[in-house]
Amino acid sequence: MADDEPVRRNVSKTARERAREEIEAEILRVGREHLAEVGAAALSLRAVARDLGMVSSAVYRYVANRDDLLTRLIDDAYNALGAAVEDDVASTRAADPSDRWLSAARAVRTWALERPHEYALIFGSPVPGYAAPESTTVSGTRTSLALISIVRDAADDRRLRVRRRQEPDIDPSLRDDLEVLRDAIDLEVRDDVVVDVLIAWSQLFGLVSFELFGQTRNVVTQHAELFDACARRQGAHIGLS
Amino acid sequence: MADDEPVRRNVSKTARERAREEIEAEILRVGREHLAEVGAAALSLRAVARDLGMVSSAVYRYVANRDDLLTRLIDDAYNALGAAVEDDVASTRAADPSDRWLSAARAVRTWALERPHEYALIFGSPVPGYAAPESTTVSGTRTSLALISIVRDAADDRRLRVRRRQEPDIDPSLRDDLEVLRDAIDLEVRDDVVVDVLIAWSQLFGLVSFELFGQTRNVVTQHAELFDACARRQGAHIGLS
DNA sequence: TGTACATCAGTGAACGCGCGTTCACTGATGTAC
DNA sequence: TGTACATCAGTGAACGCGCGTTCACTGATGTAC
Repeated sequence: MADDEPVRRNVSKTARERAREEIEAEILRVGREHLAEVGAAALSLRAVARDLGMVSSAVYRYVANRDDLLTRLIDDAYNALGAAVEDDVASTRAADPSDRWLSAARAVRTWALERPHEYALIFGSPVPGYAAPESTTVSGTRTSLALISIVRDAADDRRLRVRRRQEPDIDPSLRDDLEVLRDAIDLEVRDDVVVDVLIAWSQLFGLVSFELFGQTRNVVTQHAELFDACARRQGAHIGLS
Repeated sequence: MADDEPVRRNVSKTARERAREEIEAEILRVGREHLAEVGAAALSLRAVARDLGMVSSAVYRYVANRDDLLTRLIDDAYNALGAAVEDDVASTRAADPSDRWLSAARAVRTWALERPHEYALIFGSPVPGYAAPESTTVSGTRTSLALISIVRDAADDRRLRVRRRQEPDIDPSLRDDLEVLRDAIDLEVRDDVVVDVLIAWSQLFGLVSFELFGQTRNVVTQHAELFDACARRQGAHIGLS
């Protein structure tokens, strides 16, 4: 097959290819905008086309169908959040583990506050009638892996405090899950530390979701400060020093 | 006005009134079913009417409009979850505080697993174009108050362990929030305990949301066991013994 | 108990709307000789 | 460099669909005398 063509074309793209890439990006951009205004369930190809000054059928040259557009937006959102957290984690390599965790947690929250509908798209209730394809699983794990790398770095640097005694409340049937998880994330620590990381992870996103979805409305006004306090405790519970 | 009439009618209702109540309940029941199938955004009055064998305009005798139906379903969901947790909390009055917390947490999870779409309706991403009216705030707090009552009971029974030293990481600007919160829930404990309760609360729902919305897919298989382990730690972190 | 009027549940047609998707087409861009 | 053909972006009309909501109506139920 003509497998060598793309290589040449990356160097000197034709006008058509350039136009295509630009319009594809435009479609995603407007898709994101609409997402922010009407939500995922009401996202409409026709409306996106209208905003771009195209006729509705024209977007089908770029996007297979509505679900395809949703999938790309989801993938984009996962990647954007993942990149933001990865950047933050990389930028704090020299800092104390507990400060790194706080900083990364803040990066998650900041990103979510800036792009609430994209956050809702990936962490909110599933879009009815839409099944996320497998393709999103890779981009979906970037954020988690970045957070975990803080713990791994801390362990490597011997800055991970471990409680004296193994706590007895971990169900034996969980050990398999934890084993798989430990392998997947390449984190050689005791079971209860893995549980603590899982706890911190779910609490981090639980808190962001509460704030974003209005569950703490009428309860909390200083969200940033509460978030920081919680994030610090998460780090402490994991054992980061 | 004829303000005394309802009293008499509660004793002997007319056939019309009975029919009205039944059909109103039917509409809510079918509304819940549809919610479970298509989600809140796609909930349709016409579809509900169809399922009931009514003509679409007839449901307007019972429901002002689509948003009104959504509001009632939301209120129902909050109340159902609140009642489930209240019942659980009442039934464990004699048990150890830490066991009570675990039991109540399980009640939340069980309810959510049984009625995932109702859970999504109240704890998922907001329904686009729908603004929850103030009326739902009362029903929305029942669950939280029930959980908090466990902590209050523990405090009353002197079974709330308090860490020796006040942790220094609570931002002063948070104290106002915590003060208001403490008054609202009538829980006389130190600031850091209130923060711990907030943490446990958000983590509890964060974990349930993760499980329900598929965030832990491919990561966790033994959800019940992980949940229990997390809930136990929540109780421990609050200081319940 | 019987009649006259008022209330109200349910009907069916209609309004205007926006949606996803298909299809035959025109005209511009790219490629091979 | 110039021409002939192939590719592909965008057009515009059309399909069938379901939605929320209104409205004038019929007929059953309830109420006052």
